[in-house]
Amino acid sequence: MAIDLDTGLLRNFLVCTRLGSISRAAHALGRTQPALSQQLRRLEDIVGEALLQRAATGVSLTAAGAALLPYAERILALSGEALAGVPRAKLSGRCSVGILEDFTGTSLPAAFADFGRLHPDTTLELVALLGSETRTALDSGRIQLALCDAEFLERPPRWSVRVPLLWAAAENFDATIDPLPLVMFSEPCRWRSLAFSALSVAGRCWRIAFESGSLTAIHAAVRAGLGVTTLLPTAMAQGVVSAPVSQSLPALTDIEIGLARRPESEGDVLTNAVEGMLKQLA
Amino acid sequence: MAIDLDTGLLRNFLVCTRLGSISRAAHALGRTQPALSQQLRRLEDIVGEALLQRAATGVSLTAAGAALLPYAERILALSGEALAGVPRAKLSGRCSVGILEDFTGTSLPAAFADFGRLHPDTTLELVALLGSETRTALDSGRIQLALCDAEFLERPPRWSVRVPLLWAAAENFDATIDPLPLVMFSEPCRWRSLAFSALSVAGRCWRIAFESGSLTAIHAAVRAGLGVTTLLPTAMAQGVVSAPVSQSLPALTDIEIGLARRPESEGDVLTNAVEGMLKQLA
DNA sequence: TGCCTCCTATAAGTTTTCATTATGGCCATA
DNA sequence: TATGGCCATAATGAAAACTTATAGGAGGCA
Repeated sequence: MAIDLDTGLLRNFLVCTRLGSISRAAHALGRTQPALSQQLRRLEDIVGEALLQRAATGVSLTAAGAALLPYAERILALSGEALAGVPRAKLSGRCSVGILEDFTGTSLPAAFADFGRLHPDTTLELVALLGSETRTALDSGRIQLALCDAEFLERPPRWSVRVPLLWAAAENFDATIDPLPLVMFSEPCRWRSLAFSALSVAGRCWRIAFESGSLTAIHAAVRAGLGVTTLLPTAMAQGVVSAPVSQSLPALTDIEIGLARRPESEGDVLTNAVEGMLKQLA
Repeated sequence: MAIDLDTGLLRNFLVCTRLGSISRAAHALGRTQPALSQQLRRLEDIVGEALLQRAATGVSLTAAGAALLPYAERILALSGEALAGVPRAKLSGRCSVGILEDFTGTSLPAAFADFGRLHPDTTLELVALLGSETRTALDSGRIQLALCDAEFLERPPRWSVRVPLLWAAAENFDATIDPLPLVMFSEPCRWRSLAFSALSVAGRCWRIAFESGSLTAIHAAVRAGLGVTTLLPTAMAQGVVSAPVSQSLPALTDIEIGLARRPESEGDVLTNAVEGMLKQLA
């Protein structure tokens, strides 16, 4: 028998009671409804009592659930306090990280700012690079860490995440136009060829409608309806939305985003901390 | 980033500090040392600080670890309180469970007694049965639940656990004797044939040295050195120990222990609760 | 110094767990 | 009755966690 109540399960339970519905809670937690339904049942199995009364209109607390709720809140609060209460080592020094422009629109810059506020003696630098520039920047010591397409790295990455490459277009863009107008990064861009070959395999014609080396320009061109492009999910923007795979837009392969580290920085405490932060964000 | 500290990880951390060694803690928790080593690192990744100072003599707390420790204790204590504090539904009625004699030596009878103490209005009955008797007992309503070899059940079990079938012998018993003397349950016992065929495949000769329908008698015969037998891990006893697989004792197949439930008891609250208890014990 | 033992970390492979898609049932509202 | 929202279950596939095997480092002792 499980001795301890899992905090993850308690968190789910809490959100379900707050929102009054498993479906809504699932959406809020970024899960599907069946997943949450199962987890909830797992918690009930551990406790040995039904915690939520299911109905067609949503869920409500049972007596056992009402009794558990304050414990859940207290445990989760303590967990948060614990994380905040642990003394952090004093960090100092300088660390530069190279990233793809695609990641500049994410929570990554904000996380870097938070880190800097927490450790005033450090200087963190975020450098937007092309994948092809990464190796040189690492070798020269310009950056200590790099997050980019694993294909561009010299050796296997220390760790990596798979990210889908998506078609992006303006809302209501008609992707059936033939030949398909493409908005693309200028060479060297590895993802260009991925798009081209996917289109070839699907027997689809295309033409380059616009080309630029800047993500902002790409965004603007797509937003203006000049054509479709391929982007990472993190690079979508206002007025530029992911277009579903269909007859006219073939599926694209996933991209492996890997982390590389300058060997000379091995053992550096600040670099360790920054790498840990990146891994948690990924 | 993980928002919550997992109670399982905190429990491991706590045990490591108490015992001063990852290896000892792993043994105490019924895990292997690498598993615990990894979990500990996972916790440190979440917290973002080293919690334990590793040394050749064991582990000791770092400053961050010392800060986290009281939180860990408090969270785990709250978790226990929560489980104890949830009001239990008043249960009443009668429930009989059929089990193999092999399980009478486990914590199962004690758990049944605890359950009865917690729910004074209930009558629980534990019936030791042969696998072959299970179906009749269920059909007649003699029992509502049964835990036995899945092969004996009419339909697929509601759930099951795989358990290894082991060779059992007296300590220092010489298993190289030829032909191998066997102590066996009388027919009908499905495991007899499993043992026989395993020996045949290994080209090993055997003879039946003792035969009985009672587990106690089997234990006594094995303890006296009359021969070896096959038992579930839960059926080992004083003076009867598991004999490792070797040249003279071939590997045996696993047994699938399944739970069957009388269809008429579907929806019965007490039977639900007892089934839940059995599942947690399994 | 050399050997032995006890400890921890890492790697590779396998099993288990978890989440997703797909589907069906139930209740309320129109 | 039809329709939409909500929950449960089943089956598949991906991810996580555990296990075995192995390597490396520090202390105890001849």
